[in-house]
Formats: sequence, structure tokens, C-alpha cells
Amino acid sequence: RRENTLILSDSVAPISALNLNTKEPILCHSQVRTSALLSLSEHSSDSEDRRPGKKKQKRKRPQEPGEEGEDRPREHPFIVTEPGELARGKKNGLDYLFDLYEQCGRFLQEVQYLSKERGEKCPMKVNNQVFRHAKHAGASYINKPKMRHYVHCYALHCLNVEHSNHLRKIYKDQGENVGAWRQACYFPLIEMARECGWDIEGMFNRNEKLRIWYVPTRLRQLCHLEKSKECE
Amino acid sequence: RRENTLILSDSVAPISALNLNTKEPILCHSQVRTSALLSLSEHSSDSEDRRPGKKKQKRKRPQEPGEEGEDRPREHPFIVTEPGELARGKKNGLDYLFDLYEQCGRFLQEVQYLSKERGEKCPMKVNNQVFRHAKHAGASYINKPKMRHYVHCYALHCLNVEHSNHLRKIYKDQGENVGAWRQACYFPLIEMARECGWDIEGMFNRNEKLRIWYVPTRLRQLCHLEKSKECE
DNA sequence: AACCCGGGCGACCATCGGACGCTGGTGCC
DNA sequence: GGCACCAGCGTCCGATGGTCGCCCGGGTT
Repeated sequence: RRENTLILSDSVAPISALNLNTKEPILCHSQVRTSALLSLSEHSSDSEDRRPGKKKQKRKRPQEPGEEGEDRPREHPFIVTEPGELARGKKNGLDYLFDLYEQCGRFLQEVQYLSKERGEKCPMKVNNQVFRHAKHAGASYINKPKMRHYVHCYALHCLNVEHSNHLRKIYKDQGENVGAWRQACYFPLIEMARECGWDIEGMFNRNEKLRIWYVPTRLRQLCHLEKSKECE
Repeated sequence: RRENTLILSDSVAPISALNLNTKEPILCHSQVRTSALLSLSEHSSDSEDRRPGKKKQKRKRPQEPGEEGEDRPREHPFIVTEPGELARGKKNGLDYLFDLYEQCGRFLQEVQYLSKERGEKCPMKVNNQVFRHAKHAGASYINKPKMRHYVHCYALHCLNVEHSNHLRKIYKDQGENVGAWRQACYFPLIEMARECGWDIEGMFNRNEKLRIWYVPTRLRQLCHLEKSKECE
């Protein structure tokens, strides 16, 4: 037996390694116009002392004049576009947004492959490591806050494209901004969750594409709230 | 539609709640004697500057004389016992150790039930929250470092009781201490992992009882090491 | 009683998942 | 050009998974 040749210290050996692999090309853009208002739903302000004893957050220094920060310009904002609609002007369309989620999926696969190679633990979800990998790989337009912000929109897209497309059409035609469209995406999902016995976790896990995304806290909470209303 | 009555702020509402539920009774104990030596395997010291730039860890104050710390006495150490063997003296047996894992499983179920009730995210594994719950529930003899320390021993017990029992008998008869037995538990698992195409993660997940425990880092590393030896 | 072996578990740490809100890009007038 | 809107994402934070090694219980001499 070769077994007794193994080193058995429980201390974890220092494993380094920096991965800067694959490049992922930026794909498409798109555009639309704006106009009026029509709010299908309320948003913001939960009343009752929100953020009670919250500490003041320090913010970054206001960029010293003679600084050498590379200072990548921020991405163009998203606008509500119909499926297939190409964005023009300094805007990005929703097809591009959803493609970002697919790219993250591919970056996750790479991270999974690498961690298996190295005998490290293999992430099942898009986590910090994946965002770091994406950045190293040159996809600097991908970042955690953005991706987490729109997860439920992507979820609707994955679980019911027709409904998702329909919503995009309506909000585009009404000239709603991205924020309003984003809020509106919650409701069809809540309805679907109801039909699934309120098992959003399971709803996500059952879908090939969605499985790799954490269920957003807000979506879980909205489902919980609706569920309790239903039972009262 | 009731949808437009929902509050849509993305800010997370302050959800509190403290759970101090159920009591879990202490179950059994056991015992054996000690004696000689026979090392089936090497342990400790991975050579090469282990813990490179590690910061000094501060340790707790040495207990002021007039202190009011409740200071629960530590649990009796484990000794290697045969299956069914009752420990005597100030020792605990391995049946008791394994029962601790089953208790943790039950605490996890409670935590899962509660988090579903509250619409919070539902842990799939024994995590900090579960250990906290166990403590609140009065099972102060359960703690994270201990449980994590022996996970692979429990794994062997779950995946091949016969082999586990056999190993216990041998190590007991040889008068080996718990540390030696614990080290020895790695090897059968590595062998089983080999037969599973080195998918320890899957091996754990396929077993009802084991599924809720994280694969110990050291076990994953040992498998990785053996795997690379095999392919060289 | 004194000693020493060995292991329980308090406490620490890097990093995580998650979120806020400042900053500045953008379209409109 | 100036202004107001709004959303991208740098940055922060509590808590997590994971571990080390101090301290002391316990058996032996």
C-alpha cells in the first residue's frame, strides 16, 4: 500500500495561484427613446425607521488631481429595449444585460474547471471568485453590484421568455425607465412562485441557467410577504 | 390584482428574532484503556515554510481571579471504543461522537424549518447558524471546531459502517489514541473516492446523512494528492 | 503530588454574500 | 451650456467557513 506515504498534517498547505485566463468579447448594445409615465407599481420607502443605527459609511477620496488611477469609465446605462432591438447612442439594451448573465455562467464554468483541477472546493454559484476571474479575464464591464441588481429580471427571462418579452415591450412603449421595468419584473415571478407552492429556491434550482444565481433577498421577502397575505 | 399593493424598496427590512428552542438530551458515553504504539501513518509537518507571513494571534486574558465567567467545564476527551461499547471513567466513546453528528442534523432541520417559516434563506449544510441554535437550545456540548474536526470519521461511519467498525476495533485493541484513529479514517475514504472517480463532493452528497456536512479541506487535499500520484 | 501527554474548543482571520449611496454620465431645455 | 435625473459600481459591513494553538483535564509514575 502506498497510503502510509501521505502527509497527514491537518494544516492546510499554502496554495497560491493567480488565474488570468480567457477573454470574453463584449457582445451587443442597443437603444430606445424615452417619454412619459405610468406607474404599475409603487416603489421605495418601507416606512418605519429604515436604517436605524447605521454607521456612516466612508467614501473614497475625491480623486486627487495628479493621481495615476486608471479610472475606467463607467458602463453606459441600460434602457428598456424590446427583444432583438439594437441600442443606439450611449445606452445598453436588455439583450446585452442578459448576455452578461450568460457570460458569468461561462466564467463560473471556467472557475469550476480550474478548482477541480486543483482539488479546491468547487463553487456551485456565481460568487466573488467568479467576479474576480471575470475581471482578470478582461471582462471589466462585469461587476457584482450590477449583476446582483438585475438577477430577478434575468430570472423572469429564463423562466418565462414570453412574459419577459411582453413586459419589455410594454415598458418600452410606455417610455418607462429601467428602474420601473426592473421593479415590474418582481410580480410575474411572485405569481410563478405562488404556483410553485412558494418555493422560489426550488424554482431557481430547477432551471439550468438560473441554478447558478443566488435568489435575491428582496425577491424572497416579497414572496414571503405575499404568502402570509394569502394565508391570513 | 393585488400586486400593486406591495412595497418595492430594495432595502432589506430589519428582521430580528432570536430562537431558543428545543432541548436535545445528552445521550451515551463509553470508555477503554490505553497502551502502546504502532503508527500506521505519518502525521504533521508539511515541510516548506508553513504559515508564511502569519500574524500573531492574540489569546484570551488568563481569567481574572475575581471573574464572573460561567466557565462551563470542557467535555471529556474521546477515546477509541468499539461499536456498542459503553465508555466508563472520564471519557466519551465514539458512538457518542457519532450521535453528536445526528443531533446536529436534527438541529439543522429545525433551523431549516424556522427559516422557511420566516422567508429567510434556508441552509443546506450545518453552518454557524446551526451551531448557534444548538447552543441556544442547551446543547452546549456541541461546537464547531469539534464537529469539523471529526467530520471525515463520521463520513466513514456513514459510507461504510463495517469498515468503520473494523477500524475502531483494531485501533482500540492496539491501544491507539483518538488522534491516530482519526488519521487512519482518511485512508478508507480516499480509497472509496478513488472508486468514485475522485468525486468526494459527490460521495458526500449522495449520502443522506453526509450531505449536510462540508467536505473537510484536508480530505479534499489528500484525495487530490493521491489522484495526481495516480496519473503521473 | 508532580508531570506530561493530548485534545477540547475559544477566539481569531480572510473572505464571503450582500447592500448603500456617491458620483458622474446623459438627455433635455 | 446648464441642470436634474438616475443608475453604475466602488466601497463598506456583519457574518461566514475554517483553523490554530492555549490551556487544562486526566492518566501515569
